[in-house]
Amino acid sequence: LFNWAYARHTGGTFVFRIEDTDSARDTEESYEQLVAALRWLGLDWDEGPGVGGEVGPYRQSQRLGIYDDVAQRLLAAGRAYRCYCTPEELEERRELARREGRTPGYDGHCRALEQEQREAFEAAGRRPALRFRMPDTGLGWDDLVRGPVSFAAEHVPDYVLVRANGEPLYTLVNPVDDALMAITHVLRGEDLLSSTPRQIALYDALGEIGIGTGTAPRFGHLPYVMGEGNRKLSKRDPQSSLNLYREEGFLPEGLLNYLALLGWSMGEDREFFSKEQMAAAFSLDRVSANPARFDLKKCTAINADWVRALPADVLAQRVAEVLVARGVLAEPVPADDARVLRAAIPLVQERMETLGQAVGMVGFLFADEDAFTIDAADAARMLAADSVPVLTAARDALAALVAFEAPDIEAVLRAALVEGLGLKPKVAFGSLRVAVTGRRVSPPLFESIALLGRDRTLARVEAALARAAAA
RNA sequence: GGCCCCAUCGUCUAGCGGCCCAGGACGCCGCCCUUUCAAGGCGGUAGCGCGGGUUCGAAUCCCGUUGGGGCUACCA
Repeated sequence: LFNWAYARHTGGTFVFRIEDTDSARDTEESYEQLVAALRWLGLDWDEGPGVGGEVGPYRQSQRLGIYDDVAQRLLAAGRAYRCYCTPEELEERRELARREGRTPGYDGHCRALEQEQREAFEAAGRRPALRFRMPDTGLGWDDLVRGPVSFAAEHVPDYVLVRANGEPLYTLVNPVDDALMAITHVLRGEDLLSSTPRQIALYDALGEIGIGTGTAPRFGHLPYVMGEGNRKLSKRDPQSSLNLYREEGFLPEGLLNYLALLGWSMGEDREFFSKEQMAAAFSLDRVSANPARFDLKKCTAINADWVRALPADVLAQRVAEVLVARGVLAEPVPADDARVLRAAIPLVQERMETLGQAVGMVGFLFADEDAFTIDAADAARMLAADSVPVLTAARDALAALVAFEAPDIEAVLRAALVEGLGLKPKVAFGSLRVAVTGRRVSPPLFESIALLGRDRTLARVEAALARAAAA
């Protein structure tokens, strides 16, 4: 989101690249989900999967030949070397270093192997990994969100670029592609902060062998979004699953708006804005460096603002999709149902925080009479024996009504129940509401009755009457 | 353990030396409106972690400390 906003604000090119070099983890399904998620959010890219570009392909799993070539050249230039240490040996030496209080990184064991030592390892059946030879100078950069950051050389050990089985690692391919794709700005998570110095060193080596300019992009390290228990929200965390919010009926506009608030602020106490407004106002100096906790309540509140801001027609369409997905409406939506839904939207728009809540609010309008259910607790409370006179009077009044419209319905019900029976409005309409909508909380009663129609309303009142009389 | 990052209400934040005995939003609590629930209106609750400096003056600058987080893979 922040990369998108920065590119859009500055008129730059937003490049979307898939870093899927870990064949054990990356699947076609996860790739498709990623693309679908960004599309749903409305984050469009100028170069990348689906749209192409001059320096593609944009999936690293399709660029393996490039990395292989670069690796050979780094080896030939002496900027990388073959490392024959086994994972077990490495782990053992790391553990030892830790116990002795030394820095546990790679100890340079294979840095200066003689030809015959290599041959001996090869003869013993060992396959080497390719390891980058770090310079012995400290490395620093001016971070776009944190300012100057630096690491001393002894804390940035040599690291593996290519696995022993020949698969390139993120540590190699990320800088290679940034160089090849002429990336100028990178906004990424703070977790990559400590791998930045080694990447900067690699850019330098790449420049030396003729790949890119030798100058690293500008980096900005974004704050984390924290989840439960104040831990970094991981990609695999249910809380960070976009699909979950989508299914709950969060709007992409709302989710994006809330996400933007986590680590960025527009200033002027403005919290409600579209992604276009965000892009217009975006600036890196308003990006915060401290981690933010994901707050579902606030996220929901922002989403509710968006639900209310949507034109009724648009909202009706989106609610219809949810109702279909939940099996409340048939697919395609019958014309009558669509008409009723469209008429019901103004009644529930300001009551809804998420689209999913529409199911409980307007579901009673679409339930067949045999599928119509009344909340048990509400029924026990509002459809007791003492509600018989109210329901009887309401039934008679509605049955006699000529024009079945909300204002008339209200007029006759007030006359019959409030004036006729001398009840307080709160008491008079409570039982009727439960009888007709199935709940104690519902959209405005008279409008609901009008939408439901005389026949279905009377059938429900009759059913409630029978239930109350039996109670 | 080592290294790095971070530090204002419960949460997200505004604040970039005097406009701040700290503003907004979410949440929470009252009241109003009201056929329920919302929405809306009004009001309230609550914060600069601590200790040293610098300065006429510090939430804002510096140092230390404490606390939180991350990294420390032949994952990304």
